[in-house]
Amino acid sequence: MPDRRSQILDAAAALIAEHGFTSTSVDDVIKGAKLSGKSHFYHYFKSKDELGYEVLNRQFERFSERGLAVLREPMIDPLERLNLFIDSVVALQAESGGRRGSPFGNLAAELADAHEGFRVRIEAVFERWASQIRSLLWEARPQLQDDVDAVRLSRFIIAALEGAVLMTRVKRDMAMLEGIAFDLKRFIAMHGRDALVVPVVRTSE
Amino acid sequence: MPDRRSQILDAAAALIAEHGFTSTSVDDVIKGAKLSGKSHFYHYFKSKDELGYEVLNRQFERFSERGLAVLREPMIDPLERLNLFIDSVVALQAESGGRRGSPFGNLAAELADAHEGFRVRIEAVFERWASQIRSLLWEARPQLQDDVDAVRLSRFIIAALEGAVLMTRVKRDMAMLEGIAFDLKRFIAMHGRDALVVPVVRTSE
DNA sequence: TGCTTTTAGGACCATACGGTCCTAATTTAG
DNA sequence: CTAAATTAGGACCGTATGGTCCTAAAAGCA
Repeated sequence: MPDRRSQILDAAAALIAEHGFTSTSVDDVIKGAKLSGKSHFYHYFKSKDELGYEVLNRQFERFSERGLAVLREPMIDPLERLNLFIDSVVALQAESGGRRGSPFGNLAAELADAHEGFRVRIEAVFERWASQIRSLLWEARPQLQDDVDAVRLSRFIIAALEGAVLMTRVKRDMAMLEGIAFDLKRFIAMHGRDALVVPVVRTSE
Repeated sequence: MPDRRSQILDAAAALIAEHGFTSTSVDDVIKGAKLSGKSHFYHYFKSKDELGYEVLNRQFERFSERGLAVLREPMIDPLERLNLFIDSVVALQAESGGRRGSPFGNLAAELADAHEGFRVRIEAVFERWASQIRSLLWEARPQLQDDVDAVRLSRFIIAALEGAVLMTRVKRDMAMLEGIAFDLKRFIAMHGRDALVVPVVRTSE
């Protein structure tokens, strides 16, 4: 695995995070990675799509190491870890001044309809993400109410975070994300055993 | 306001909902609206962007009439209206088998970073949407706990729905959206006066 | 030394796109 | 009837894009 590959992947990741996949041309990547030309690029990747796939994989690995890692910290209370994780998502978004977000949500929204290859890969990413949250919820079982649906709750957490990141990108205002993160933490806390009353849902059916 | 304009806008809206704005070419719109050629199109719209802006406006007006309308029904209990609204979003997504979603979220994700003109218009759309939910929450004040933050809650609702729609598009599974909608309703219900205990938030700060 | 991989750089291509321009037929309104 | 608006249709243009092909200089390795 040559070093140049990483260089290309890094440059591509930065460009894609900034402008999206479609708006990032191969020539842009070549400039960003300071390659000599097209042939140089195609010496390492057989197509732009392949590049995109590898960038996506890489993003998830980084996210798993840096963001998701806290979910597995054995010395911290599980529900506390979940709060820390939510904070880390907020912090990540803050780094770009609210402009970027989870790279998965961006790609998902951009390509889910148009590009099946990406869609399935992004689906897998979300599944792996959800699975880690499910593990944590399983671990936190003793502190949670008996009827907590880990699958449903894990999906809700991810959806709320992705939606929050999207809204924040549109509004360019970190307060948006912070407020939603706050509410999300409250919602999770309400699944604890110490939350005595879970109000009845008013369904319209 | 000629009839042909509407025809073009309808065709464009359908195509954009299906493939996104960038992936919808002017020629596609021309075919979809059965125009004779480019000049015919540019007789009605001065650019593709202008077309996009008008489609966005139209989508919001429709959404306001069809989706948001229930929020203003004076004969129904406010919080019940909110649940009905959430159901309507689920139903809307179900119509396309989970493939499409709120057209705003799609456009937002696709263009918020790349196209400032769209970004500000989408921001306005979300603001108007949030404002309608805030009004409803204000109306529901007597039934809500005193410390409910209407601004924060309205944003949370929209973010959760947009995130849910996004995840559903990726997963192509309506169960995703239904589960999140269920949890969202529960979260709203927990702001009611009848919800006796609001658990303490575990913040990590 | 030789052979392979990497770097360099340019020419080229088919396709697609947004947009302009021009001419002429057809329809609509006053 | 006449002028204006609409419909029709095609030629064009500049630009960008993903991708291929080819040649040749360096670098790394046996």
